[in-house]
Amino acid sequence: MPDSLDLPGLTALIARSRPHYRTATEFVEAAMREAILAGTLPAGSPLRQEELAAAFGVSRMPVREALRQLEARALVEFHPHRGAVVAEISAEDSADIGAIRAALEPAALRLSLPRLTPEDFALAAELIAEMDAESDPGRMGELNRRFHMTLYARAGRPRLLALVEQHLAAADRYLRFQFAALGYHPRSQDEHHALLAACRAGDADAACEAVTRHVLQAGDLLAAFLRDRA
Amino acid sequence: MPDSLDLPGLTALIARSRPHYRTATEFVEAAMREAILAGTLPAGSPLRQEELAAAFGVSRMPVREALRQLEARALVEFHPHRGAVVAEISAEDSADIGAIRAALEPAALRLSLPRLTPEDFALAAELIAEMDAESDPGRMGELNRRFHMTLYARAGRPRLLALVEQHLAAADRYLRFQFAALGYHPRSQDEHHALLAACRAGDADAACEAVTRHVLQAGDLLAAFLRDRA
DNA sequence: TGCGTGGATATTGGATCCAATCTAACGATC
DNA sequence: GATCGTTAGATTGGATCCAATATCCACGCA
Repeated sequence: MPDSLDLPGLTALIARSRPHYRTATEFVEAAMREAILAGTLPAGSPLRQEELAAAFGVSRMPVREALRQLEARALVEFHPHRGAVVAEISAEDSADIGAIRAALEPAALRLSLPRLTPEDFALAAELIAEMDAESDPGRMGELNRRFHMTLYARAGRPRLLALVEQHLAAADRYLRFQFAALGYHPRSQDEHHALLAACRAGDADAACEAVTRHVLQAGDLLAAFLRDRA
Repeated sequence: MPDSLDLPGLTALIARSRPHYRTATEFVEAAMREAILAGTLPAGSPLRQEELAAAFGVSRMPVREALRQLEARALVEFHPHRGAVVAEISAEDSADIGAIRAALEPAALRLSLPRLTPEDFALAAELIAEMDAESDPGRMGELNRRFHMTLYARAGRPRLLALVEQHLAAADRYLRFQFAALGYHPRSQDEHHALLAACRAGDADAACEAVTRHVLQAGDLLAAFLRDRA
């Protein structure tokens, strides 16, 4: 894990998205969350308040508030008088996240499935195809997330979906490492195809079973990877 | 909803628990979360930073950081330049929370059930009995939460349990109103007894079904109450 | 040479200060 | 009498300042 953070990676986001936010705190929080989830700020990175403030062009205060929000989301950890770091995920945590996803995602899918449209299916298929062509691990995570969320989107339960996305993203933060360690994962793509097919057929039970298996599979891969690394 | 907040209710907590925390921010966040979940700070209460700071005996800064953390947990809402208020729950939200609980709690129970001990069952039974005797709606919520969490506690999944507790608490914030509006709810207690019996019998399927029904039932009650109030 | 102590430095946690903006009251005008 | 504009007050958002604590390196001593 790098000692200093990828500020160039941030500055792009910054200039682009700053005007959309009304308060600096909001803006910093959103940008940092994106950066953490996308892997721009890898797990373990120390987060120097002064440094971040300079990068964002604000004072330390909005940074501190943003860090506190991210702490509440379990994305960063505070060590009193020693600063904040991007939260590491342990093998234990990954099992936890797997269990949460295995509970939430089938529920979201079951609510969403009856309302999915042909356009949704087409989009999902396209995202699978894009994943086939994608080689950048950072982009893979985003495509994977969008594929899953496309299938759940019609659930009409914003809080549930936010929770699903949050845990999907938490798992995906490590996808890039799996990607690097294991190479391309055709098995995962097979599961995506199977899942989409079940959805198209309108078979809720089969679809839920497919997504459950897929999630548990991903959790096992992640846990195995984390054990290896340790 | 009251215009000013119940500071006396807070000051008790404050003197008692302050020494346990290393930083003021941690302390303020924990105390305010407790106060919100217990209903001491009812939904809709405006949260004046200056006022809270004085009540906690700190400056506005730890209060601001604590409020940001609570915002990330969806317990308070910020309106730029207009301050924070304790988050209201809508009928829509309550359906959302019901769906989340219905997904998470059976999963937690299924993991926990095989490891529950006779002591756990005894504690759960005692909590049900205490609920029978309890007349204070504020305490009811806490007993209800502890009853549920006792059954899930052996799941060995800290993040999952934290998520369950968070949503259980979110639903319980309104229990006091249901309590007042509907009087005592024997039906809920019947469900508690049925749930505990299924757990004691080690019947995971029956227990999960019981908890699912109980959760959905609570969600319906809450949604109905919220609609009535509007 | 290795270990423990002590001070310099860096960085955070918390307090205070200033500017931006929202609210509300008051008065003028139709 | 009602409505709109203006202005004073209150409150937040953000910047700066100070104190507390942890880290790190040098130095002394066994």
